[in-house]
Amino acid sequence: MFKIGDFSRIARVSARQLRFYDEIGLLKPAQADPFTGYRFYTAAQLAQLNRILVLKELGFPLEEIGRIVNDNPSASDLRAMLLLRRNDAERALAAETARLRLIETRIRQIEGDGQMSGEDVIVRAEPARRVLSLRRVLPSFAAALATVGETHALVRRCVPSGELGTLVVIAHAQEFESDRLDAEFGFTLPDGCRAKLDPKGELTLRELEPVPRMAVAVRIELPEEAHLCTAQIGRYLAASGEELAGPSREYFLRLPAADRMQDAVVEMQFPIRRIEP
Amino acid sequence: MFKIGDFSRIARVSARQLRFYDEIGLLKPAQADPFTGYRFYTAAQLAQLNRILVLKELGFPLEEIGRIVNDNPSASDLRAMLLLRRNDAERALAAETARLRLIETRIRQIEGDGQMSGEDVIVRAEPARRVLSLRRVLPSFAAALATVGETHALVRRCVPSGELGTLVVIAHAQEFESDRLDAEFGFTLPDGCRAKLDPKGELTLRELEPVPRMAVAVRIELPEEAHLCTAQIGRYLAASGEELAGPSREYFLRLPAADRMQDAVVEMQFPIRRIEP
DNA sequence: TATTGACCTTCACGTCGCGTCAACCGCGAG
DNA sequence: CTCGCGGTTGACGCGACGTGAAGGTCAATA
Repeated sequence: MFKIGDFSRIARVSARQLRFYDEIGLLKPAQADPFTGYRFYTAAQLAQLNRILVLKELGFPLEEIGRIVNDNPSASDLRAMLLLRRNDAERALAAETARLRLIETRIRQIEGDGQMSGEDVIVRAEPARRVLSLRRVLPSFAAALATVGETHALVRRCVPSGELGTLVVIAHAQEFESDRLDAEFGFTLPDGCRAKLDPKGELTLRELEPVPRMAVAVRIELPEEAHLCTAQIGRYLAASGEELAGPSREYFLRLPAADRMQDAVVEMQFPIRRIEP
Repeated sequence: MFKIGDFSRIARVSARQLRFYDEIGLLKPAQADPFTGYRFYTAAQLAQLNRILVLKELGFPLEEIGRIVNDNPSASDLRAMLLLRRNDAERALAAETARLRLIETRIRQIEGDGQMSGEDVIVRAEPARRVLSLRRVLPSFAAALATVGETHALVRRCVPSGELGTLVVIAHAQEFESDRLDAEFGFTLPDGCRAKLDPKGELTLRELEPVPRMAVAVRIELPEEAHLCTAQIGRYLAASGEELAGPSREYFLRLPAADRMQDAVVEMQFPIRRIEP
């Protein structure tokens, strides 16, 4: 029989922790003095505690450890639990690895630039979306602006107002030529929203493919100053060793009036992939 | 100006999270209606939020993020913070890696054995310790037992009672021969305890070197049944791909009376190292 | 004997980043 | 006029304990 302090020193486990394990029923002392409340542990409980600590090291939550040590599950059950744990551990490992890579990217960036550029660039997955869109090759930026208005008018005839999503512009051109802008203009449709498609119309309904990794930055200046934003993305890509992996998209998170483009809130999205995968 | 719901959908951040960030002062809405309490966010705050999210992804705690976005620290300060973060992330990564390896060891073990042997074996670091000891080569187990008593008597003459540590027996023999037991018998000394060493005595005061990785199991049976315990360790080593890396130690966590060896609580410690490091 | 100092007890709060109710209120639509 | 939606505040929960505070016991020492 050991008092908690001795048991604690022997097992190299804090007395507080032992009291906690008692409280949650994970390791109850063999005896307790009914007057003083003192806990008394046996030597056999040392082995029991060690089993608990081993399971904890494997990453099981205490509650599950309690079930394991009480129910004494079969080898195959235990194997199944370990396989689940391995999954979790692998995901945690991948997450830590990714985080470390991010940090090192930022360090390199700051050592190269003298500042942390691309501070506003975040990477996330983009789900598939249904869009009602038309694609044009346009000779000028002004024409593109006009096409936005045109698209808006067309779409409003097909979709009940209020069920209309956000404007998205997709840049399809391989290389940028300001007098041959190959772009797709559309509006997203929420799930379950059904559009009456005009068969002779120019609009097509299609599914925008999901993108697992998308570099995103928000532009709140005028569209003419979009280069500030794309420059951010470019620096981010250079520093993190990624490259573009498809046509970029601009989501107009808030659609401004036609003559108030400076009120636009535009999310610029660039599909990316790691170089040399 | 966006209401919290719109801002939440735009930024892909839960409204609850936004309220929380407001509460802790990390991202206060640009305006708040004094009557309804409604929060209103501007488009510029979207960029601010994204910066916060980027820093969060790097693993900074919210409190530190708050300082960073408010104080706008210099590039070199930021670099220093990132270096610290990298340290943490590297340690977390190493921990996750080790954990995954442990899990896979156990899975292999269970698939080979049909059970999880070595369940009681834990691995930990052992610090340096001062011991007062003598080393003998003994012809029998009984002689060793007698030597324990002899050592105890000798040590008690040198050390104030109450400042005496635990009995430790170190097995020095390269290979086990039951009629030539090369062992060291000693007692640990707590820090700050000073022993009066008898110059003509057999006891020597020395420092037991620290061991970074020590496989530990607790034996509560009779010393004659120690093989049950060592077998556990052996199976553990085989399954986890480790090998012995020095003389083993037995710590008598509770020193029994000489004739009550079955009351002993002995921690068997085996220094280990990874095969092919 | 009185007093340490070392232990022990229970109770309760802090950690971190939110998720999840619960109760309540204001606003626009049918 | 009522319904539902979207907003508010507030409180509790998680996981695995750490860290006190307030008060009782124990053994040893002055």
